[in-house]
Amino acid sequence: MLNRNRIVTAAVELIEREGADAVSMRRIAAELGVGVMSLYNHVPSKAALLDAVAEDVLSRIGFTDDPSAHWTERVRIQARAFRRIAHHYPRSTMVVVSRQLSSTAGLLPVERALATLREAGFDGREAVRMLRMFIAYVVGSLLREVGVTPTFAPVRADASIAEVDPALFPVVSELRPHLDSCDHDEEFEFGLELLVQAMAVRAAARADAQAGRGAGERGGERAGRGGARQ
Amino acid sequence: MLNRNRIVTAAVELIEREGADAVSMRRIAAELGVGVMSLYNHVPSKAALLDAVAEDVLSRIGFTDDPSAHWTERVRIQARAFRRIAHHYPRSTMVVVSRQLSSTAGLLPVERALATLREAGFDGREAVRMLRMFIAYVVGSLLREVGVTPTFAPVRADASIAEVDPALFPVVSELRPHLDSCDHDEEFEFGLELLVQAMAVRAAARADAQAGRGAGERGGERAGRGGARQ
DNA sequence: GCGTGTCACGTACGCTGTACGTACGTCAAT
DNA sequence: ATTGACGTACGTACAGCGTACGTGACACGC
Repeated sequence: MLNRNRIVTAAVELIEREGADAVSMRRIAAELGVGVMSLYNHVPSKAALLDAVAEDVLSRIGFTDDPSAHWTERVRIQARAFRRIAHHYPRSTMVVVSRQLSSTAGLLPVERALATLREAGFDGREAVRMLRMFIAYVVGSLLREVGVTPTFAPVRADASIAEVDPALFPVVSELRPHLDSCDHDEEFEFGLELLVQAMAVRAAARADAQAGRGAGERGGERAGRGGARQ
Repeated sequence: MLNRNRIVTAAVELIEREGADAVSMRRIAAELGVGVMSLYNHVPSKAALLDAVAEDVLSRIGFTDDPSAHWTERVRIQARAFRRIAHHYPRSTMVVVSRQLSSTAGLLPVERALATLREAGFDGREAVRMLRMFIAYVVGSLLREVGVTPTFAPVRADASIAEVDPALFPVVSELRPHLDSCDHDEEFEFGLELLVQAMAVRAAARADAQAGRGAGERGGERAGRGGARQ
């Protein structure tokens, strides 16, 4: 018996296996061993199907939230959970980010993240902004990581692949070794840490101001497991 | 006389006017008043044309770099220049970010940004990481801002459009007012400032360490090009 | 005149999404 | 038991897609 879920699942599998370009209603129908038009009994259009794919992937984000952990660590965990899904469904992730879906699919992550940020001491407005900034960073990072037509590929997204003229682009030329290689894990953690620390600073400043004192600029986190001062 | 530039320009205009879905070789040809296959004398394929569109938009980033300004301000300026282009060609921007292009089109921005970061005191590896993180944030932000199928729309990207159950999502429910509205300018500047400040902190820490103090846990690699991957 | 090139163009093929009509199963009311 | 309504699967058909291929018009050095 055909149903919406089987169709969506087949679509996700097909996307991961052969890329988003390979997706067509005929192809999916063939994959399921049914006629093309049968799909339309469960899905109103191809666009809606892709939206459903996006929702499906998004809803797979795992939540191993640890309420006992420091909020900074919980932020890291949530960001990594998001990233893990993206790596598990890299090509579908491109579908997710390239369509804005107005559903409630990704609402649980948002709820958790906002709760964490509130707990950190941010007021509503700040929490929302922090979240948006965080999502922007994570999405941008994932786009760099998985936004790659073949499938794996360590290639560059922002630099040249061939040689560049050292006279025209001295700095790029000098830093070629760094530009040509990219350890995605490291890069992601680097930015993540920078962001978390920036947030911690903000939270501390907030707490200080609220406590009435003159706000020493740092000191957030403390006792977190992430240390990493440098 | 038909040429590659006229084709790309027509494509950009068409995308902005009617959306990326409206783009077809036949449509572009009609727009230019030529036969469909004539396009293929100047562009090898539709995919290549879209890459060219991406390059074209990217190359339009204006540079009003002010070497006398503090590096933090120059970072802000560069980020805003990027964003301005994205707002000028919102729908084409979606095309830009959804294909990874391995050309040298966006090389000038990269050169400038890296130079600025080097000037701020970062070594090569850090500079590249900072840049990547920054690009991730900017791209992610733009995706939120312009990644909207209609054309303008202030709608949400990460929250519900209808009502949510306060019992299931208490925090989301409470923060609905903040989630439903989004001043893109403010949000962008907020994240930008947070990032710039985080970078400044890092730069200051670096300067301190270099001045002879206790050298944080990292420190290796001075100015060298050698890999020494972690 | 004569190759040789470049460029615009038309035709044709296999693909796409999907509107529409049809056929068959199940179930409720008669 | 008969009927009718309904949901589901399917086939056909159409407009549009990207593009391989062939054709013809024109400009060139010989």
